[in-house]
Amino acid sequence: MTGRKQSRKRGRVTLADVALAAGVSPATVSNAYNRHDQLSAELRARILETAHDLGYPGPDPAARSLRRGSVGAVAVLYSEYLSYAFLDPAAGHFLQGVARAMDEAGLGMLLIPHADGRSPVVSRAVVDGFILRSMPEDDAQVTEALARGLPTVVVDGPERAGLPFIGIDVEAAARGVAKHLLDLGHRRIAVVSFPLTSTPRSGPADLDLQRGATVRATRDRLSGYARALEEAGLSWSEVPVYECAHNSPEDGADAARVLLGHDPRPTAMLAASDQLAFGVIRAARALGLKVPHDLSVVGFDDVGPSEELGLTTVRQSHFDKGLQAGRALIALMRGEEVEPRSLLPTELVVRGSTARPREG
Amino acid sequence: MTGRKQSRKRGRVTLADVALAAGVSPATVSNAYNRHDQLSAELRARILETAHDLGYPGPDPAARSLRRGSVGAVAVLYSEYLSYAFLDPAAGHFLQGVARAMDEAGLGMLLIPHADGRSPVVSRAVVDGFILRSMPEDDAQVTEALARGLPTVVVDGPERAGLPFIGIDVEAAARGVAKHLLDLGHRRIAVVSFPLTSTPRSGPADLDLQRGATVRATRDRLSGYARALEEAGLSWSEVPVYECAHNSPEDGADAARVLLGHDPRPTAMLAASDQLAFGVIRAARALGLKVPHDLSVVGFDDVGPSEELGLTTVRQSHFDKGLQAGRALIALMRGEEVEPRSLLPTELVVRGSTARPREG
DNA sequence: TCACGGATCTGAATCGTTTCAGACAGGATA
DNA sequence: TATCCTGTCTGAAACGATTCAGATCCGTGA
Repeated sequence: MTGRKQSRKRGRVTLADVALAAGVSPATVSNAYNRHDQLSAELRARILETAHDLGYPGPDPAARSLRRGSVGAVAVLYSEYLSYAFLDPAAGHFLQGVARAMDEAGLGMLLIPHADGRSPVVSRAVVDGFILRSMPEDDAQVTEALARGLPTVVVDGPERAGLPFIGIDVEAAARGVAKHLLDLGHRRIAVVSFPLTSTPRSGPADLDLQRGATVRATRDRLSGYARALEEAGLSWSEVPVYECAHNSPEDGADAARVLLGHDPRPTAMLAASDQLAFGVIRAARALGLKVPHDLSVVGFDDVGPSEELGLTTVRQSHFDKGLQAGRALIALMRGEEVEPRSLLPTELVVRGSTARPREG
Repeated sequence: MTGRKQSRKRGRVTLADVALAAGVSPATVSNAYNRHDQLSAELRARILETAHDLGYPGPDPAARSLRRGSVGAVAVLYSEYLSYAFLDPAAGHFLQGVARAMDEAGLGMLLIPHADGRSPVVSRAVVDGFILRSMPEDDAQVTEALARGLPTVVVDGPERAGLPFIGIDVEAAARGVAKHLLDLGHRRIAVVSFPLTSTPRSGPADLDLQRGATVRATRDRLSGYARALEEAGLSWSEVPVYECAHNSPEDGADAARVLLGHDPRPTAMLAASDQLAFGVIRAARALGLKVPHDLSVVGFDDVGPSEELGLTTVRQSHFDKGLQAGRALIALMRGEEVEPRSLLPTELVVRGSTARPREG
């Protein structure tokens, strides 16, 4: 193959050129590419050969999409500041799941990282549908995506009437893991939270800030924790909550250092994710504290090295979420019926990072 | 004028409908969206309002792309079987880098996982350019991508005349890390390798298999190791090389279990990636061996928990690779000059997972 | 007064496919 | 023989936008 690189933008070889050279109609060339049964095998072979000789790159995808009305790709909108994109194993599993679904259907996936404010990418994305994952409730990009009027599936929020929703019962799961600590006898508990707003910020978060949390999954974690603690007779307003700018072990460690400086020191820590929990454990150890002897730690997600590290956490399958979201979107695009709301199971996984408090 | 209009065929509101409703020409509506300076602010406001009232979702991206000749997105082709997609932190950092570059330019990125054989996704992807990352030398998808004749940048291979290449000097780096082990006095060294072909397979790999490695980066690692060992007077053909089906800690552990069963037992292990090295360490510990006392282990990449685990490895910045690749592609798409070949630095990072062999 | 230039807006030609309703043979069917 | 298929191939109309060369209007400077 003598594939000479031709950067002639204008002088592109089109389907019509191939038709002319092969002495057939454009319709036939199109059929040669798309509907093999519409012409004889010999003619098809001849056309394909002519096309190859001319250096025809095949039907132009944009023109094809315009005429057919479909593109063969879906967009995934994810909030960078929550998932810390590709570096968060939870996001990785999720995308892996979506990718599998797209693979099954021969579709591509366009990734669109969250940007604060409008972005030309969302309104100009050449796609057939959207998957929204853990986006803020009131977000310019979400609004733009919805304005496109394309089939859309929501994962973990924001829930919207008419859009299929896939997620877990975050509040119940959060309540469960908090209850686990309470049952062990912990009473001085601190919380390491996801970012609460779109503006990255680290620091203590009062009730107002907590209530203003823009991402659904974040709010529900906090309210689940709160419910468990209040049910145990504790006052949530006195529980220290620390907001992390990013969902990373580093930020979790920073939070832990601050929270462990409180007097009296917390005996247990609720981290909104395993990523944050890893940081908490790291910081605790650096301070000479034994986990779980001096400090119990729980996470959320059950991803990455949480098994190796013996982290007590809430298991959920991000892969399944992605897979189901992908399949639901594909069904939606095909005009099929889709379950309007499906909740995946979660499970409390008790490992070695939690124990009765020392004094208990 | 054409009084007969069946524009509701797909139930879609088009730019023409808005023009009609607003009493202006389609050209003006288009200008309202794209060239704000071509009409008065009042008219623009009125048009946008009309559009909103009609539920017009904005210019159709496919039509826009067709007419403009550009799309506003690039495709990233990555080999699933090498990077294990999103779960490999190296791939994550890389994509993060690409995403940053795309963000700078307001472009989207379409991810296309490697599939063996042709895939409709590559030839139908509505994009302006391609980034190829660590793809097999002779691959159907690569061929298809190149056939598109779009601006293309290659990362880590396959190198092709005319395509900008971004990578590292893999062979030199591999030789360096192997030499580190030799300098410490190791003579019984085993190798844990990436998959060698597109067909997932785990098991010992003889010289023929090694030479047939389809991915450039894999071949170069092996040849770098080989060169160092032979320079030290060892015979490469006697060095056990174990191929892993996937680049994961699990596979690395499997490989290590087999290799550690050899008699005499290797005193050091060269892993093609940190991911594999993590598995090696895990397996060694499970067998009651102390790292580095009983077994020295080195990795490649310096990602994930390699610092925590004290892994001696080769540092390279996957993020920078992605960023540079993204920027190079954007420059290419703009018709600017691009460095035809740029090698990023690597650095041997010596940590606690390597030491002199016991007997030494 | 008059040509001139700038600000606005429009008409009509594309962009490169796909699709649908035929057209045309030639063989099978009745 | 007349009719009906069936398999191949074609003509021409969309698909929904952008663009570019004008056309119009109007204030200005000479």
